Amino acid sequence: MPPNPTLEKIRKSQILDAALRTMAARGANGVTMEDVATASGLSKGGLVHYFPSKAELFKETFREFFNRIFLRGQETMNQCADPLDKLLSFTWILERDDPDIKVGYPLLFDGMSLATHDPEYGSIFRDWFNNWVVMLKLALNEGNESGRFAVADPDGTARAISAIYQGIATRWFLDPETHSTAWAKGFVRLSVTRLVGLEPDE
Amino acid sequence: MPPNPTLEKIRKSQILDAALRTMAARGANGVTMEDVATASGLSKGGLVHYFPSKAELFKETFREFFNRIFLRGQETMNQCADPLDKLLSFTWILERDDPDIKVGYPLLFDGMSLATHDPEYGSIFRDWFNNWVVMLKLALNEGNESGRFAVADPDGTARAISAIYQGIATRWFLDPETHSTAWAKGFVRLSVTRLVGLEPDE
DNA sequence: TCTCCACCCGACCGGTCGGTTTGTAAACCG
DNA sequence: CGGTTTACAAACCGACCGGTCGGGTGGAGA
Repeated sequence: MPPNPTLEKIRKSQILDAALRTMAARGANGVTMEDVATASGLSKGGLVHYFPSKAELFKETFREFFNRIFLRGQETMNQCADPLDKLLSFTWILERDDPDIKVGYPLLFDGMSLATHDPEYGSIFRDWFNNWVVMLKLALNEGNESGRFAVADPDGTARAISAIYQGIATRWFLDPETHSTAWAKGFVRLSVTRLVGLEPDE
Repeated sequence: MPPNPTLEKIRKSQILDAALRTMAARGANGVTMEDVATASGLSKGGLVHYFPSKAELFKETFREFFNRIFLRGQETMNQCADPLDKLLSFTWILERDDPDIKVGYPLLFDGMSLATHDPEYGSIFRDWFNNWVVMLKLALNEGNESGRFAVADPDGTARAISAIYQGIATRWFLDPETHSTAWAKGFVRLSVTRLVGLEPDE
């Protein structure tokens, strides 16, 4: 029986998906190889056949998921024409019912915690942050060129916008009782709009 | 040998301090009772004598540390008279050499990660967030009353300011190469100032 | 048909860790 | 001064976990 690349792809995506679900549900450091194995419908031996190392499996899971999230953001942003709309197009990260979102924040927090102590996770997240910054900077430059914005420091502003999204989303996720979705969306809009020198509702 | 309350206080604070250091250095979930024991100059048995449960020791460490940080923030803020200065008085959380700061972010990220899956950690952090919000709201109301601000929603704005601080500080800590302290302080100032309806440098 | 190998299973091993138990020295009390 | 309790230390136990290993199965090739 020669190696079957199709099957391998299927299995690996099965496994990564199962790892994602279990890690989001119980926290990355509470997840066992056995957990992932059963969640992906394999035995421990079967899992190890595809991912010999737990550390690699987990890192791959992070990379895969955050890449997906970024692509989704890129897609959403590019559906907007106005540069301010582009900057404000990421409110889908504030939808409590979205499956990506439900899974995303636990993973994000686990990842940042890991990034503090493990340089490999550090670079995963730095790269990820940087992708967002590059994308936001495009919209900022676009707005500057069209005369709509007057942003002196597009790079710094892009980083600030990205950070503000994350800061507000963090509170919104960790304390939903006192941080409603309306609050989160409203203050993202207000902060970002004012940061590029405009007023909301205009 | 009768119980010695003085010694118990000394030992407990030794232990909590050691736990803090090791947790910040290696990440909360990579720390062993034995690690904390040796770091506090005790044996495992000695440690367990004072903290019979690892979970309780760790939670107590979180509570103790974040309470200290909050008190420090309160103290710093109250040294400012102007309400805008008060809102901007937390830049000490952006000092890379400060020992509290070096230890604080690893603990914060670990804590948020734990809060996602453990309701007890959840309430620790919700309470903590809320303390900051209450404090910021005082400064906002003060500014509103003196006519310096015109903030329509002090509660929401306080939450947003707190979130913005955290968002910017997170990037500043996790990716110092591309997020300088000047960037962080500058954009905190700009975002917060504009949020309360003012312009910086005035 | 026989062989071989990819695929997968599950028992097992070595090590780690939280917590318990046992031991002991010292401080206090009657 | 004997008995008791505290404050540790150190050996130990049992559970768990990551990774290994031997084996079994079934399809592809000789």
